[in-house]
Amino acid sequence: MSNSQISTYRGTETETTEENHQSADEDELTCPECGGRLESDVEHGETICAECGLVVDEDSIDRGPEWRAFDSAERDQKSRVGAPTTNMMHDKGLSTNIGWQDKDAYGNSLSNRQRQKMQRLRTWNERFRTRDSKERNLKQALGEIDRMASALGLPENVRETASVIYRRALNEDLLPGRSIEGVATSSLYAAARQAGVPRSLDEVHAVSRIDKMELTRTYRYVVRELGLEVAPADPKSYVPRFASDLDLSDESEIRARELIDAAREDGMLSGKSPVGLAAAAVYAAALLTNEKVTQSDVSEIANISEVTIRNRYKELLEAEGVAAT
DNA sequence: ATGGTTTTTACTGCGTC
DNA sequence: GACGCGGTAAAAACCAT
Repeated sequence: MSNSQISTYRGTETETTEENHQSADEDELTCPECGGRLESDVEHGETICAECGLVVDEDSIDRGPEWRAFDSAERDQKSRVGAPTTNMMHDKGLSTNIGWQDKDAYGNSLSNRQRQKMQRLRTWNERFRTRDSKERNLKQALGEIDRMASALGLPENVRETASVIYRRALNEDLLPGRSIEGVATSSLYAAARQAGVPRSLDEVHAVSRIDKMELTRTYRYVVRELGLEVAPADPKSYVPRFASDLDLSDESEIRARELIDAAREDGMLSGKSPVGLAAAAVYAAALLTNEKVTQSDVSEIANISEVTIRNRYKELLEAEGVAAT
């Protein structure tokens, strides 16, 4: 009786008048000071008098979870209740295994029909479990892709394509014999190139956790097996990044593009590294627009040797000279 | 595995600030 | 004298055969 009454009183102050004096006589729910009704303030861990505000009890322990859930899905996610896990199994031992002994819980042998049933169940359970292991594999790979992509400053859509490529690789069973890291990195590298915001192999390698040889090997393999069409990187696609890294004006950026176009006309792109050409074009353009950039600056930004820049940019100016006449 | 091509490394000489 | 630039030769890396 008293419980339900208190709960109805709780909340509004105007209702708390003389009545609560009598309802609170037998238990400790009255304020020692004024005899008023007590309220528990869960947020502060205190019990206070609703009448006079006296703090009767403080530092009470909240035995609830420290997290809050706003729907059941979130509750499932955040709850940490369950069996202990082990890292020794791909699924941390959380999935179901069906015994092989063909005995029931009392140790009795199963009937023929039951045995067949259990066999079918094992088959399906195994299928779902391996699917799960693929999911986990994917999750780890996607995490890696995300990490590397943000380290390289690649936009969302590139990560998307990279994930798609990785999924395809996974579905086509390209993973066995190759590391998750390697395939993930290759996917990202390919995706960046396809999206027209290429990062050089060196740059990608720098943020990955595998060595370069493995990366090139895996990359080739993935591209070949998946039949990805990755056009040779367009030197122009490196220009904006280099230009902005060097704080160059838009004008010189445009000049750089023109230089590359002129070079393409001359057919001097074949076999040369696109990065080197882009670097040279940026350098040449900066020179033409009287902005101060040294060869070593460019070489550092583009990770290309100064010699290559010199060679390329010499050729660039020739090509442009021919085109201009 | 090999040979041809491209890039890098290392070094040198020249002119300018 | 340090710096930026241009050139060269040899080594290394890369690629297709």
